[in-house]
Amino acid sequence: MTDKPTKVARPPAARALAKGAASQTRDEAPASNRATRAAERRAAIVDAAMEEFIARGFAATRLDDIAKRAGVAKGTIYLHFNDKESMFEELVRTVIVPVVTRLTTLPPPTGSVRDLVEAFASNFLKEVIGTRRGDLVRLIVAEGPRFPSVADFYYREVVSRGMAGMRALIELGIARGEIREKDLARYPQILIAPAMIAVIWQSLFARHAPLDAQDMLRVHLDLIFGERSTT
Amino acid sequence: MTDKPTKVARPPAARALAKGAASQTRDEAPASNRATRAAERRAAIVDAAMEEFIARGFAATRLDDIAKRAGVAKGTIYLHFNDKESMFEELVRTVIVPVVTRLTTLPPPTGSVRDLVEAFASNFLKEVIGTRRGDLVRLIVAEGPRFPSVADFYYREVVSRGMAGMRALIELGIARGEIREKDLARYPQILIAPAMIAVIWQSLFARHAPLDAQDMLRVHLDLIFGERSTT
Amino acid sequence: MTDKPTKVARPPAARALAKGAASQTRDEAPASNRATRAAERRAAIVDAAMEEFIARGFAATRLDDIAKRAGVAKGTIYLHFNDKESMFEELVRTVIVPVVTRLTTLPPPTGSVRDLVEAFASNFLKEVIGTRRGDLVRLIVAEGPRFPSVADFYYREVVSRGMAGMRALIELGIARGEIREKDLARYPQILIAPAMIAVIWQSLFARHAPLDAQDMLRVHLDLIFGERSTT
Amino acid sequence: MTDKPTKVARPPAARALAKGAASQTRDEAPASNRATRAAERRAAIVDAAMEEFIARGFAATRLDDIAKRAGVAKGTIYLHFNDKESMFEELVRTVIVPVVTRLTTLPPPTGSVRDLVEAFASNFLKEVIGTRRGDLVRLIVAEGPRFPSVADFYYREVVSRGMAGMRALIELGIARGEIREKDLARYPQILIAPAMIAVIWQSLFARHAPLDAQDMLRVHLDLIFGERSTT
DNA sequence: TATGAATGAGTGTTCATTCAT
DNA sequence: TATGAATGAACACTCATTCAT
Repeated sequence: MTDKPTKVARPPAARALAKGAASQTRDEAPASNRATRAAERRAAIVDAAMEEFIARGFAATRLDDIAKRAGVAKGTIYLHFNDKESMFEELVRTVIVPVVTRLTTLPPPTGSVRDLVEAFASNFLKEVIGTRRGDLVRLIVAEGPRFPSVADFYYREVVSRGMAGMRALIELGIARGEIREKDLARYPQILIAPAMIAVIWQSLFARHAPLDAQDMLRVHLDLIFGERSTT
Repeated sequence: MTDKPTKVARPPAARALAKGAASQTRDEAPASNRATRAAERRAAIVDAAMEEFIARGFAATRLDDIAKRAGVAKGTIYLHFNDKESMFEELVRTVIVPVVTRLTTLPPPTGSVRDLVEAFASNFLKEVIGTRRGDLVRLIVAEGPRFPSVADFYYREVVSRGMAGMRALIELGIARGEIREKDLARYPQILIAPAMIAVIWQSLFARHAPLDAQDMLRVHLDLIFGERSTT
Repeated sequence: MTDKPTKVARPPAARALAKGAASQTRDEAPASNRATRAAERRAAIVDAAMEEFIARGFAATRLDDIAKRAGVAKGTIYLHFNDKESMFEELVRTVIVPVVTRLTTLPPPTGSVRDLVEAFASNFLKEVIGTRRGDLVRLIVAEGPRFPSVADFYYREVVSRGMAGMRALIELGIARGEIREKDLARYPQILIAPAMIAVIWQSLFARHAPLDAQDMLRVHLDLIFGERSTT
Repeated sequence: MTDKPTKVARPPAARALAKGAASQTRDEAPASNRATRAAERRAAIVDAAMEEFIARGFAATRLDDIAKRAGVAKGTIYLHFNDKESMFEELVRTVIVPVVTRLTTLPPPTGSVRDLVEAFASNFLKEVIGTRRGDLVRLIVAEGPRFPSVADFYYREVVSRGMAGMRALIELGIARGEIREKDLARYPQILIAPAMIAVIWQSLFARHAPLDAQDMLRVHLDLIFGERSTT
């Protein structure tokens, strides 16, 4: 462990093998050109970096670990990103976009507003709480002040859109008489708040007191829509 | 490449400013003995460290900067704390305790439960949101996973107590007929959620969309207690 | 452990106790004036420093530890010594002198030379090997090259005198016919060598293979004087 | 106050000199591949470290100086060694092993035992006394107590083997009637002692009184084997 | 005289970044 | 393109020395 064994330079053949089965098999597929391979590597780096940043935060994450986890050499990271900071920023963008896309593809507004909101909340619970995406939210809360561009991006792409969507739903609910509290439309945050709390709770206090997010959200919706007549 | 993260300016002349109220008295009161001076220095270090940790997070904070800000030599820090980690942990404890003490000294339960909750919320808004204490909450959210002892301490001293207090109030509200939703007692988090969101919102999105926390909390309480007859 | 408890200043009484029994009794003697007390402190520092330097070597020894062991404050050391280096140098001198004095007060040359040498060797074994003084020899071997003044002093006060004494004895032995090897007078080191080896052996290899220094010296003397007719 | 310890000069231009024979070849042989270069660097670090440790002892040696002397960056040291301590330990091992190998390749036992021992001693004088290897012995004596693993290794690899070899020779000498003192086989240390003394003498007292080690060893052997009939 | 809190230069170690291969 | 050895600036922590009390 202490002194490195003189690492005999790997012969080129061995190196090709070492790239792993996945990319190896692509040599047969005509679509697997250089660009594709590069994209795959980039994806591997993004995944690994996400994992590490979430686990340790920006400052405490080492590029060495990201490289190891991604299965690439340290230098390779610099072929895809300018430096650690811009990697972090691009990363968050890269990961957030599909989330946004998914969430904004709302189902058509059939049925009651409550059903809609409930479906949305249920989806949120499954997709976010206790998952990597939930950790991403915490990561943004943690690093936001030091990465205004990240906070800005997150606000623009996620928060403001989500707020707009919620507001629309709330107004629909008010119009249909499902929601009494008219001022709620001014603060869609209230609708989201318990979900956010649940996200944070999971990563900080789950081991002290597990939280039934599903049930909590139901109670919260009861507050807003009035208790369901549980016929 | 894009916009760099905000490198919170490290004012070289911060020393004079940083002396703060506590150590300032030293100059006035020549009677201060050695023990007092030591306590003042410790306080100065705690203040400076809080500032730095909040601004940059644990890993990115440099002891050099803390020392400079506190107006002491680097070595002096080690007369008060074992190392960076334990400094961080004790710090959080030190800062949290008085907050807890203050918040738990609740006014006697005269008047309606809503009035009580409102008084409490109003106090919370003034004392926490947009203040150093609010930032502390964000800091704990950010660093909690890497400092389980901090998360534990925070849960034990603040969260569980706060939850117990809220639960008692909710149950009182239910008993008195002020609160309809009986299940709310199981999730005092719902009562707190918007306040937490407000705290986080301030440090991340305030410049994009300022949030009237006071008003938002009122709306939230309306949801729980029913709208006030605004005569 | 982390933050130092404000160490309540030791009451003078406690401090006196800390000096240990020896100096304590002096308080009764009228001779114990300021100068005496200072001398005692100096002696305590010298002892403590010796202990620490032997255990860790010059560079790795901390004045803090010396002060603690001597029961004085760190600053006090600087009332007696200029700095760490000169302390080390004076120290070795201070400790060596009485050893020299003792060893040079040889008993009158009655009886055979072998008896004399044997008496001397036996004394050396008791007084040096496995004792603090033996460690001092190793310390000088260890630090000599970095402290020429120490090596010089040791050579002048101990080595050259010892060599002279040995040479005289050897010449006497040759004159009396007890020693055959005439050239031995040119190398008194040979007479001492096994004793030196024993000293070093004790501190390095004793736990691997204990060495019966007494017996080894006897064998060595047999080589020089011829085997004793063990009648 | 008195004379300062010899601060062995740290030549800033040592770099060029320090490249030494090993790394020098690099410039000549462009064929050297990465593995070779790594080995050369490691060798350069080992050489430089040896030099520094011998000159200053473990604690007082700075990695900065080692790096400078080896002509590498400080960080490079950590590509080869875990930390200062393990560097020291491995270093001693690395340097000792070839010495052992060399010494154990004894010439075939032709001629008298005395001739054998004399050949061995002569070899020892040339290869050890007044050389880097001799200094290494002193270094081990100096640091052994703080590096038990080093002392252990030295005992196992050098001392115990050397003792076994010497004992065999002595027994052969006794069997052939060349050595009278039968008990000598129990203390091969006696055979070695003057050589050890010579090693130490060179580094401490050579400038006060030069020692003709060759001649001293001859006298010592005369004691053991009886005076040679100097025909 | 004696104290020990305070200092700050110095040192071991880490890690983002570069670049020869 | 990809690699990973090499770099060196940066940082946590130590400790000889000073000095107000």
